[in-house]
Amino acid sequence: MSKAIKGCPIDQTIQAIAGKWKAVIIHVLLHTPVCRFSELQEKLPDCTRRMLALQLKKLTADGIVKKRVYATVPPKTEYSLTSRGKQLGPVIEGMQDWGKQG
Amino acid sequence: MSKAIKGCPIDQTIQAIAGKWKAVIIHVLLHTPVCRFSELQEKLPDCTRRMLALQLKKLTADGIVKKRVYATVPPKTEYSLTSRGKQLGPVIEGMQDWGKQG
DNA sequence: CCGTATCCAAGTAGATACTG
DNA sequence: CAGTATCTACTTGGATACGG
Repeated sequence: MSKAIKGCPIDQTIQAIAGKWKAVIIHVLLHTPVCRFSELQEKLPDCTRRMLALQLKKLTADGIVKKRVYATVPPKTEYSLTSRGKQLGPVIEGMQDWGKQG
Repeated sequence: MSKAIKGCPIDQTIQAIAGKWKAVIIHVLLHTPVCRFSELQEKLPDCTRRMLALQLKKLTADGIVKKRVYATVPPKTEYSLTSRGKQLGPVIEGMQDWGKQG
C-alpha cells in the first residue's frame, strides 16, 4: 500500500492487515489454528483462489502466518498463525466486536 | 474499497479504518479530543491537505468523527470522535502496541 | 489439491494549483 | 483557515484460464 509512514507503529499494523481479506483470514486462523488451503476456501467462499493465495503470501512474508507443505500426492498445505500472528488476536477480536455493533 | 463481504463484522471495521491515514487520524483524536484542521496537519505532516480532507469526510460519513464548523472569519473547524469512534480506542491502541514490537 | 499467469476495472494516493 | 479541482501514477481486486 504505497509507502510507509516513517516511525508510525499504527501504520505498520495497518499495512500488515489491510486489504479486503487479511484480517478475516487471521480471524479464521484464530478459531481454527491449523487450516488447509481448501478449508480456508470453504470458510471464505467469496474470496477467490487467487486472492487467498496472494494474501496468504503477504501474511507469510510479514511473519504473521506460517505455511507447512507436505510433499504428498495429492499435495497438502497447512497454514497457521505464528506467535506474532497470535498477538494480533485482541485487535482482530476488537474489530469483530466493533463491527457487530454497527 | 471494492465491495463489502456480506455479514462479516470484521470487514465492516476494516472498511471503516482502512487506507493509509484513517487509523492514525483516529489515534490523534484519541489523544487530542478536539482538533482543528490545521492541528491535524501539524501532527500528520506527511499527509497532504487533500488526503486529510478526504479521509475526514469518510470518517464523518461513517459516524466515527464529527465536525463542527464556526462561521467566523477566518473560518474554524473542529473535529472530534463520536461515541462510536471512541469505541475504536482499544482496537487502535492494540494496533499501536503490536506495531511497536515489530 | 494447490496454486500461477494474464488481463482489466476500480480505487487510492500524491503533486500542484485554485477558492470562499 | 479550511478546504476543492485536476491530472497522473500506482495498487488492489475480480474473472478466467492454465500448470505442478
